[in-house]
Amino acid sequence: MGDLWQVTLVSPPYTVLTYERPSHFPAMTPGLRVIVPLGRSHRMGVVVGPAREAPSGVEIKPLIWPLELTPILDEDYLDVADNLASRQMASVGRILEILLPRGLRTAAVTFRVDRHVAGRDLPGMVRPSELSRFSPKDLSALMELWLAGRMRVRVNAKREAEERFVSLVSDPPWAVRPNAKRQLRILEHLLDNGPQSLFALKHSLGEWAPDTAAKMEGRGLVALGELTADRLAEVDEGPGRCGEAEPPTYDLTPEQRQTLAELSATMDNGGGAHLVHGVTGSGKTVLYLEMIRASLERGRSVILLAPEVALACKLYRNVLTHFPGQRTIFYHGYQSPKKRERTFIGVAREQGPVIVVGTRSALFLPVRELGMVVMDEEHDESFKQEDRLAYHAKEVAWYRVERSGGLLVLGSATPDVKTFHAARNGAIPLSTLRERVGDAVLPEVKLVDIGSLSSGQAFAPETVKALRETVKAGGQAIVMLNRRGYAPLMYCLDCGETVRCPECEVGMTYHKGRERVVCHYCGLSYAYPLLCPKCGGSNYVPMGEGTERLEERLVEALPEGTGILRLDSDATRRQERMEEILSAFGRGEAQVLVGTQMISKGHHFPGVTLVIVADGDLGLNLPDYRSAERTFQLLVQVAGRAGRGDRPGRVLIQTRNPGHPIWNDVLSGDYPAFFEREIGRRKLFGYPPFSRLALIRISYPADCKNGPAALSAFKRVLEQYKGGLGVTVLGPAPAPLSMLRGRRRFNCLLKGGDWGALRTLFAHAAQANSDPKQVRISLDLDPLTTL
DNA sequence: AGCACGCCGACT
DNA sequence: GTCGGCGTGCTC
Repeated sequence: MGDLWQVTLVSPPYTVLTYERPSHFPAMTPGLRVIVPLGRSHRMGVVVGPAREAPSGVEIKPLIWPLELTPILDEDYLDVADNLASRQMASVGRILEILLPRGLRTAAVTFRVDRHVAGRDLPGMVRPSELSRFSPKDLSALMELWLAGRMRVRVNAKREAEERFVSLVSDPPWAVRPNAKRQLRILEHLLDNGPQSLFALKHSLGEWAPDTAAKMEGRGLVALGELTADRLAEVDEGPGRCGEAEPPTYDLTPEQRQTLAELSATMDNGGGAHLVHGVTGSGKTVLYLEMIRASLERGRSVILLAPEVALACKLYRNVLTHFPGQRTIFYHGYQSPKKRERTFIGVAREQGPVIVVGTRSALFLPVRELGMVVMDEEHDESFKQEDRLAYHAKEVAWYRVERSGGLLVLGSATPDVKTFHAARNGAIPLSTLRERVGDAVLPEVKLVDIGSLSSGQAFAPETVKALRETVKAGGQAIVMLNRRGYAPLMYCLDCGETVRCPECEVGMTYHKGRERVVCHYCGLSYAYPLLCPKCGGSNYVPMGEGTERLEERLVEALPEGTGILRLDSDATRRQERMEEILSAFGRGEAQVLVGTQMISKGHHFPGVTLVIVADGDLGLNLPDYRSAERTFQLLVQVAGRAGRGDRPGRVLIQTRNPGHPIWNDVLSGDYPAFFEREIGRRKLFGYPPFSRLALIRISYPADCKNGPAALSAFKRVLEQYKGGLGVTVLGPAPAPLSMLRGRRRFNCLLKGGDWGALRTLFAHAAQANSDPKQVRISLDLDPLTTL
């Protein structure tokens, strides 16, 4: 009998099982992907190590076939997966399933044997199921071919076809028959969820979806193939479509030189995290580039992370111009599985140092010899993934550089309060950039009291005046409103009801361009105009403001012919639109850009001299411990878009609450002052960083009979164990959005000294779930929002 | 995830 | 009566 190995399955049941290495098999290393038999079928698994003894009571089966000559994954990678698994209380197999591109974790493969050598008795194509029936002699012969590289792995054609991405080619209304239900469902689904693979479409809509989508491609309703963003990024040279790359600057300011020296010191002192707090426009990108150079000189790879694709793309351009000839890789979660698969293998097979630029998922590329990770805009919430696998890129990056002795650069104008606290305590080094580069100065920020504004007006006279002046002077303006759509409420004049989502019990937002009312929480939408379900009337009045309506108001308020662009997730549903809008505005093709917080993120528009915040109070008074931090960050970031060129900028923030203490700090842009006040408040109430916070989310279908009983069972268990673990429990109480997608929701906030206690308490509660089919309970450690 | 088993509805 | 839907259960 051959030796025994532990294999973790990367598909259900995700367990670690023991298999025998058959005699024809080559030597094995952890990380090797293999096909294993399971029941009457077969799976892909990853070898984790030798098994000391055989488990009792089961028949040990032999491994079927390896999927690579040398493992793509090394022990470092498995260790990161292991770490994530223990933090998530999930199995390693489940984690690997999420981290690996689809083509690298499917067992639906065919081995193609080289035509020239496949003998008469050996077939040209072999499936895993056939391999288990081969004679030992044939298996040995085949293995010789495999080891000689004359046998290739290919993902099955049907699987492969489902990897293709479907995307919209035009905005609504679409040219389809109104009763073409399936086609409309696909179009609506794509509008709500963005481009996605046929595979994903099949899963969310049904078996019919791929066929219907293929037919729709023929009629020009959708596009099938690689994502446009991929194609953009594949153009490695030529004029940048991701915005202009900043020209190489070698004239560093004294502040920049100082920071560079400090970063180098951390790098050479065994690495670790280092916070760079630099005001907007202080030239952090140049520092990243210089540090990349330093890392490459030491023969070590670099991962450069930005919070979103457009920003990552801009950084990528910078890297390309700075390091011509260097192996650089662009990677993000919206690339097609096929492209991600190619990149993944490419990175694993790379011998020398590489530069990876991307969004948070790039952190899971199997980069070896990792010398540095840079997280630009480190405070940004998109570095935390919430769905499927909950992780914060900062924690993973921290873990990775700690293992490799690398440097983690955290850069921001408005750092995360927790990060800044660590820096203030001396736990991590801090470098500060107080001035903008070149002749640019920080903009002047002013409040505009809109308390007396009538409900039909969105802008104060002062705001309109500033906009007109800016446009007249040939400058550019940005108008931010953190609420998309036309109007957040539709009010029925006949009976006084507002349109509400039946699944979530919240108001539905009117989207004029889409001719629909949409629930922003679950995505459910109705065609508009519609009849009031209560009185049958159709006299709806839109109430409140969204970006779409704001755009309309700007058209009215500004001189005819003023170019106005809108940037929000509705305007950018089609993948390429965001780049188009951003670069059109960057080229000065429009004078006003109106949008949601999307426009606040790190973009560099030298022509912008005026920034308007249409509603500065939005989000300020939410019952969430981080609402002040979030508002400060958002406002300072958007203010930072003004005056980045040679002309000074100004910022007008409209508010109904000019007396609020936060404005002092926002007006002066004084982060340390904001921090001192905020950290005092956190200490007083025992919020992070003075405690560990976790949110338990409990939900059950609105019609579930034993839901309330399950809820009180959880409550009992939490009360029973909390004292012993030193955890404070608030709730469970109905969530602020007490109904979502037809499910009743409850939140329970846990506050404790360490993560372990919070996990343990959750484990006790989860164990007490008597009806896991209906009642869902989940844990969110360090939640972004406690709402 | 696959594949088998098992229990209900609508058809040659 | 059978065919076939998909709920449930198991996999070294």
